[in-house]
Amino acid sequence: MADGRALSINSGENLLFLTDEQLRQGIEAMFFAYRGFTADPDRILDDLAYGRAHHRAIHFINRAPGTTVNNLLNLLGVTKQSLNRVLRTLISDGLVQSRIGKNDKRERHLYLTDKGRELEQTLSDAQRARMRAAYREAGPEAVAGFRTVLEAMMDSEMRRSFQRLKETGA
Amino acid sequence: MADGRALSINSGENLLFLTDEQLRQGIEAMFFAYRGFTADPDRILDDLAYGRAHHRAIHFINRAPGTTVNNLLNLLGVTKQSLNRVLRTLISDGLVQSRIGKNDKRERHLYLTDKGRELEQTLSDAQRARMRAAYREAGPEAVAGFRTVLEAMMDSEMRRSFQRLKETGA
DNA sequence: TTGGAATGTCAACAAGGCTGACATAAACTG
DNA sequence: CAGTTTATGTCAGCCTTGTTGACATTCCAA
Repeated sequence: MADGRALSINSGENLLFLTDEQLRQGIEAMFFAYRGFTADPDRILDDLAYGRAHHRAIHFINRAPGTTVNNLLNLLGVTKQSLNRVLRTLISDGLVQSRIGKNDKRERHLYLTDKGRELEQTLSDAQRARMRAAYREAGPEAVAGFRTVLEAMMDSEMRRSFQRLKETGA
Repeated sequence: MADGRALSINSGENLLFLTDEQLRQGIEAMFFAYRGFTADPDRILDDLAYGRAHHRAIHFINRAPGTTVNNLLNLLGVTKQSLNRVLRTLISDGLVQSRIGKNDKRERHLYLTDKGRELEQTLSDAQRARMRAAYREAGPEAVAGFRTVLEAMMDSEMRRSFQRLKETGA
């Protein structure tokens, strides 16, 4: 309860004291960094009358072409109604193609069209540019630590999704 | 453009190759981790009919008691109208107190009430618990890297805000 | 003292979450 | 084969939290 509470951690040779203040700084860093993280794509999307939800859908369809709607909404952590609204506009705008499943005809498999891939490229170029600059500024050891802490912060279910995607892409 | 594009960075003794794939993994890690980061407070807020916006306001008012509305909306990066709606409910629910400025009567200075501090404590306890677990799992060197990369990812304006808050709290 | 700048409030709208209800088609099961 | 479950889509309606526009108050400087 008290603000000065500390927790000691044995970390090999070091002893790390995690005060509430240090944790709070981490929390605030996450908040401000996430704003920066989304800022560049957000600007691009604004001009196209799309939002972050469209970006997320496009990102993961590009990442896992042929994924089903169900798969995608688990990944994104939203309801099918929410996702459907976004997909409908992307399909009718010709950025995403929905193909009925070959084995299971209930399923819809999602693919980016050329136009969709083009937008994906534009968005991820912008986002990667910031990421690259940050990685560069921080250096490789910091980057390794960054990734380790982020993974530790995920819910176990998301961590599994993340791992699966890593294997796919590598 | 090609997926195999790499950028070499001279990092002391090492040579780090930042492929698009590595950057994309960082992007996805940010996405999944942020979900985890907000999940615990979100659950608490749901029961109280508050949202993330209320949490953010409460957090920063606690962090900088007596801050003005203008100050706060710069920190949060939203419009004054958006913030005002949140503040109105917090004030009428007796979590936040708004005092008219002594020197400049246009300004409102914001403070948490006892009740407000109580909720802040509950929310930040939950968020810190996850942070603490993640830090613990990752180890102190990873934590340092984590913080470094996050700072490098912020817009310069946010980085200044972040620095200012760090000095205040320490 | 008057006009502009700063600050905050109210109203209305849009995006994108959510739930509930329901339709369809396909797959599975007894 | 009949009945149930699963995957998907759609409609309606709600909430939160962004946005702009209009406006009141206060301060300050010409």
